[in-house]
Amino acid sequence: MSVRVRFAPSPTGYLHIGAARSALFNWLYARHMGGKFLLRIEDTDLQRSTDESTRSILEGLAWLGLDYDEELVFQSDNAPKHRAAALRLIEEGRAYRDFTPKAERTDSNIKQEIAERARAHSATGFDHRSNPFRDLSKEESDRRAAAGEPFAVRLKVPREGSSRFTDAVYGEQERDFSEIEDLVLLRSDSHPLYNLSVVLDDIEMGITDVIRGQDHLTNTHKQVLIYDALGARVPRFAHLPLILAPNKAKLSKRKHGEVVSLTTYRDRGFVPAAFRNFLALLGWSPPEGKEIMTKEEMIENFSLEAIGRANAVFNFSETDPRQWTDAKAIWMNAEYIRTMPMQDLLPMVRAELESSKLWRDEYADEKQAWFEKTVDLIRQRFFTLKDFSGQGRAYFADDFEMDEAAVKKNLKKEPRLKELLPALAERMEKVEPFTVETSEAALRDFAESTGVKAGLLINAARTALTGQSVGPSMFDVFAAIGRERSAQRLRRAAEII
RNA sequence: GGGGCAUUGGUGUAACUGGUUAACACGCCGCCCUCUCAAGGCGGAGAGUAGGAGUUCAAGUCUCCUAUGCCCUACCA
Repeated sequence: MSVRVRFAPSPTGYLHIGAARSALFNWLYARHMGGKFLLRIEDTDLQRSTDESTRSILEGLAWLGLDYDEELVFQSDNAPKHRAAALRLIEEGRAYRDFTPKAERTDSNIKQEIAERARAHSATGFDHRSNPFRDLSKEESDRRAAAGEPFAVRLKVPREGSSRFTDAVYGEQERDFSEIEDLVLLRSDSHPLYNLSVVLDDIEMGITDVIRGQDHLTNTHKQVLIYDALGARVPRFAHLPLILAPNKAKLSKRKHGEVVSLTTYRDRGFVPAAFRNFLALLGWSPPEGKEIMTKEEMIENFSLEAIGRANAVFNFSETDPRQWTDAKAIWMNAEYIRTMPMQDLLPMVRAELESSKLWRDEYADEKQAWFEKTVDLIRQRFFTLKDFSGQGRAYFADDFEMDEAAVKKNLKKEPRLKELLPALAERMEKVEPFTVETSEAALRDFAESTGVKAGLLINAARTALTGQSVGPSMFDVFAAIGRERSAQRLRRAAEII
């Protein structure tokens, strides 16, 4: 039977990087096995689900290059079926109606409330399995239901024995039934609950392998119970270690902000392939330690067996803007930018320039050769696509900022530059043709004849032409900026000394 | 309170069924290159594998205890 996996996010906000990684692993597994990767939007939480969130999830997956097969499934569409299944379970005696009035929860410190309840129960010797309605006669139950009394539907968890399954990552899992409460399948307002819905949808979608976050590991036992009650075949499970914040705390939007959102990486100039590659390394270690991988290599090498069990820390600093996200992610992006095929990079640079109003149609036309050469030149020391419009602005526009420190260090420190720069400009204007070699020869010649070090002029020129103290080899810059604009900028720099 | 899972340098990971000085990547430091900054090359610091006990000729690898973290314990997903 061919593999069918799914990614099932709930549309309650942006796409979290942890969820994105789950999607990636599912996708890799499906592609590796020659199976299908399906997408299901778990929008059963009507209050919190939004269309905007669904859109952003779809966008995020597309950005990462994770294409899904078949029709997109919306869980809410299946609610009637889920309800019917729960009711059927009552008929079969595998579930029962619980007429206990619904307890109101404050929702704020729900975790604490649950823990306290459990503590109280264990102190009084109360058994959570002693639900008085579990053994209510069928007739009595039907009668009260017919009379319109509201009820929740609970699964009848067997009294004796234990639930077990083998997790592809975590190994053998066992949990005694005594630790599992008769879980609610259907709320008293007839709204189907998560555990029921996932199972039913996974069955209907023919899911063979469930790959998801480790936070569902203990829930899986409940789901196995539901599969059994339904008489359905239990899929293979593979739980993924979690991605944690630097202090090993849970990574959350409220506490950690935009670093956890996938769209942040798109907006801040990440190359999709680079981020995908980085994400793949969180929890999975490719064979032979080859970390930089093309999409094809990743698919080829992927296996559930090579996934680790310990949670990974997403390392970033909340105070240092240079370490706003994991250093390895930044390195990976730079690595991709400077080594990826130009044909793949060019459209991304174009998009970046367009969005910052630096794009000119001639770059795709008569100046295409110049454009490609320039991008190839400056990509070497860029970290994100944003750098093409930021640090790289001087190559595409005449209005660029002069870095104060650079001006001080390379221009103002030597007063003689006020005269030297215009003279150099004049000298450069005579160079024909104006190339890397000829500009270098001219500058060095000029330095010698005026008795100053070439380095002084080179560094001054760098700041004059680009506004910065760092950048590519200066003669490449001269050639890229061109003779006239170079001369112009040398003179303009002299004015501010 | 109960239960599950995890724990290898700062971070991500490796180390076949226990077997030489615990490996790789990122980060950090230094040198080389050099017009700057990167890249690249070379080298270095940094863990004795959470702590403790045990099994063994031999343990990161097996057992137990403790600690810590995460998750579950909901008519949330």
